[in-house]
Amino acid sequence: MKNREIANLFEEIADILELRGENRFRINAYRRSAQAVSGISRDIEEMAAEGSIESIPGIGKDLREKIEEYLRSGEISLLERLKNETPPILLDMLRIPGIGPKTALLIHAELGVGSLEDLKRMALEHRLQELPKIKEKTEKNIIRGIEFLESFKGRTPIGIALPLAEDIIESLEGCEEVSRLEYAGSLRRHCETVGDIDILAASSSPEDTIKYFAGLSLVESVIVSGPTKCSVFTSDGIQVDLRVVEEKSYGAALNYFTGSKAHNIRLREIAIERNLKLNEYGVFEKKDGGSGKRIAGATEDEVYSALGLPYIPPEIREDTGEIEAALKGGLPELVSRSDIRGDLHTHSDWSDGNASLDDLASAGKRAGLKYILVSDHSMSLRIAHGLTAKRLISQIAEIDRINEKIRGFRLLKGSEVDILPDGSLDLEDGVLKKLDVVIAAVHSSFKMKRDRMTERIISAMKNPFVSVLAHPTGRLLGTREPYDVDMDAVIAAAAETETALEINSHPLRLDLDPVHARKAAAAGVLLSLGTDSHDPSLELDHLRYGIGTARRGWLCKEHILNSRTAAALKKLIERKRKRNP
DNA sequence: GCCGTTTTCGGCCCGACTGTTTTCAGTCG
Repeated sequence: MKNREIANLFEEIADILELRGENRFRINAYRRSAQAVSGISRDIEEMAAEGSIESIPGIGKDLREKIEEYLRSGEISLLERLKNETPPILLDMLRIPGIGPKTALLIHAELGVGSLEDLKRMALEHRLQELPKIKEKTEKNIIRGIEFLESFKGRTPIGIALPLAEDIIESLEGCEEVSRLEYAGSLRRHCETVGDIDILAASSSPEDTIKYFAGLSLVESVIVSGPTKCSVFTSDGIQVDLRVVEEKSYGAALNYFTGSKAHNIRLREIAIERNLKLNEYGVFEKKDGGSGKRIAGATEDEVYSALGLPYIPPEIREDTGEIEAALKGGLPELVSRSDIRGDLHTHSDWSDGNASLDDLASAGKRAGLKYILVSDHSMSLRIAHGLTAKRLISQIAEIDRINEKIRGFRLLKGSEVDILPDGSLDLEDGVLKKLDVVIAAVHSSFKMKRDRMTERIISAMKNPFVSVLAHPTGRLLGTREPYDVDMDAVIAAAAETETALEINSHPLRLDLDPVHARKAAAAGVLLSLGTDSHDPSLELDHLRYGIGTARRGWLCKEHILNSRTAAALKKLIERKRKRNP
């Protein structure tokens, strides 16, 4: 599907037009169409073939022609022209949080910076303060913004890396010589971003396998290629390493390349204690200096077992207590997809989603879920067409009608109610009590001082009708830092008020992160998995990123709110409501 | 650039925050 590519190009056009001070409605038209194109579940190429592109809201004759031009020639001439006329540093600067077109143009015109490194250096030398309307604070924010971008530089979010790795594996399965195949590295540990993608293969002919890999259509260029290892860049600029090993070493290699480094070091220490040697080829008996007999290596199970350990799931291989737990036989039974009965955070076309309630229900049923919470935004979030109390009540009636028609599945009535800056909620208790599950979230005034933000969030959790705090820290990976909030206090308040904390499963949020999720569970707080889906046909599947995060946080089925049946879930929610009438 | 029970031109979302200013421009969602 080229939907995403086209959306990115339209965004780029909008950015450049903005820098050129074009008509803001024209700019907005490009942004809206970018959203529309990436938001639809249908393949844009298919729609082009049947001539129905203009049925997408926000796309008229002109944009249709640009889409067709791209599908035909691989580029949009308008964008090529605009790019020729625009210094790339201007676009780079727009990615810095807090810098918009005006500031970017000003800095570029007055100081002539050529790169972000340049800009950072000048900011550190306080050169930016020579400019009008820029003082110490703005300068500091710019430095902070650049450092924020740097921390993600060269890293790929799991939401892109995982599907790509799966595609590569599917392609490599076409290579006859390959007998075993998996992705390893930080991706297998379900880290939220990865530096590169590691693929491990067992093959009877490493050379042929490497040749096959280097010839895949998604390979843009080969970085290095040897007899057992090949590194390439894909057309998106992501590095993929393939390593080919013998079958008898496959488990040891998988273990080695999965990491983490800290985990591997601990394993090697355990091997030494047992007078064994562990490396990427296997577990060996130690014979006075020389390498002895191989006693394990073909599977990871075998490797762990040779070290006297049970199999340790990749998501917790971080040396944060898993070795000790394994030695004591106390490893957690981590939550898995089959434990999850419902999705507790979705949007429909009543607010900013693209699916009707009917679509949402059928997509949920197809995904094997028992229930889905419809949690459209509340009215203060105008940008997302938040629902007024009146519209929410009509939605409730509509959900009741739909539920009467379907079997074996339920739409739950809900709201993602806004937590206003003073900590009050955007809907009255009288409305909230009509809902099955209320999730509350901050969507405005992100830059509040720590104490006030913490107080604001805790005050919302105290409301008896708020069952879940959604995306508790508000971070957007690579785009927005978390709010300045005292998470320890929030976790304590969640335990005290019986409010669940969400693990928002959108791959660019993954909020809570594993560290906080683990802390919360230890404090007796339930975690709620929600996809925050705005397009159920594509995004209900994001549940897997949330599950990966939950597993990284050592969570088991019983820690997860939506591993419950709908009836058990309602009982838990009633308990909080009754406790604070 | 899109769109139309306000219909082919004239609107289009706009409130809130931040940091810089003494009244507002720029940015964000």
